[in-house]
Amino acid sequence: MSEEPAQPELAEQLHRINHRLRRRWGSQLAPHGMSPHYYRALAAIAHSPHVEDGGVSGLKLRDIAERLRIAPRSATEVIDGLEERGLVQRVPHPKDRRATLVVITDEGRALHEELRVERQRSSKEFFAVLNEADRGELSRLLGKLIDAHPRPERDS
Amino acid sequence: MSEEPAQPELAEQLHRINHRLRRRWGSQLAPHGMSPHYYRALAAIAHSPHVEDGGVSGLKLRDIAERLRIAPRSATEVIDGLEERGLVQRVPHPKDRRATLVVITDEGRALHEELRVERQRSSKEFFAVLNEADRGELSRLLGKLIDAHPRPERDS
DNA sequence: ACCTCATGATGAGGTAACCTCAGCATGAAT
DNA sequence: ATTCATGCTGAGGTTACCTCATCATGAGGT
Repeated sequence: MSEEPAQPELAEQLHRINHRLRRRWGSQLAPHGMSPHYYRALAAIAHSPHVEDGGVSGLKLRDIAERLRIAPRSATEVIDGLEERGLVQRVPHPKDRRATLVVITDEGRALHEELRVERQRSSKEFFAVLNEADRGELSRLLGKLIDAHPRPERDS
Repeated sequence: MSEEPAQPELAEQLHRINHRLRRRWGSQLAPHGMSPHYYRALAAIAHSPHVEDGGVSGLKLRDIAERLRIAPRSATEVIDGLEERGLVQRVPHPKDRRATLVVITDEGRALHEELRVERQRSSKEFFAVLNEADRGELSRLLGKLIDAHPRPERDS
């Protein structure tokens, strides 16, 4: 009969793909002592904007939390990890003495670059079963879903 | 320019959608004292096959672990949770005295049915921005990806 | 100057969902 | 009988989150 294509199927498919993608990316990161979580944080910091009139580029802990969609307290933890590995550094915010600015170190920049390339390669491989047109289509559909669902705006 | 559509984008989109879907489904389950994790386990047991010549339907802990793609030890934990809530019951396996069969209770069956319907509704809503054709297309693309990537076969 | 309220980071402490490893019972095969 | 495989679970660990309380600083009044 096939009356309904059944949306739970879609949710399930999404779940499975994502699971595999994560697992895969995770084990590729492992040899570098990284996890997807830390990579995302590092990437956010690598792309941090200049602080106005501050002469540095970096993000406040608060900003990092927002970008990663986690609680501020949790950002403290990820940054602790990255700092221990010498990939980022906490410096006093030049314009707000309450805040801490997290800036990337040379080592951090180098690792990020290496991993970015690796990710590029790996993703290309992962999505290789889809041709150019299919990939575009997939991206379009996912984009539609993302747009349709307002980011949950981490609490009030 | 737009030389490359950049696959990491796709991975990122997948990640975001899945994140929202999970969060959403999680908060819908919360009032019922459930989580996506427990729901998946409950569903697996609800759809368990008959044991050959055993007169019962159920799954061994081992089978549950496989379906959920988690370690056997972790299955023990989920089942502990479901059993505490009276949704499933451990009974001795009729054909293998080593094994435990997990069977669903009437209460478990009722809750599963309720949640299944809820999920149906919720998913339909979530994917409503896509029309029939788009949903089919999305499913097709995801299916291709799933087929292309052999399940990581939980360790050796 | 002082008070109040908001904002930023962090300590303390908690939870969920995983993991490995060891141990014990049982089953299957030589 | 012995050996090896299979099934479950105790013990104990990790990761990625969370809330709540605390303390410093900032911003806006009065």
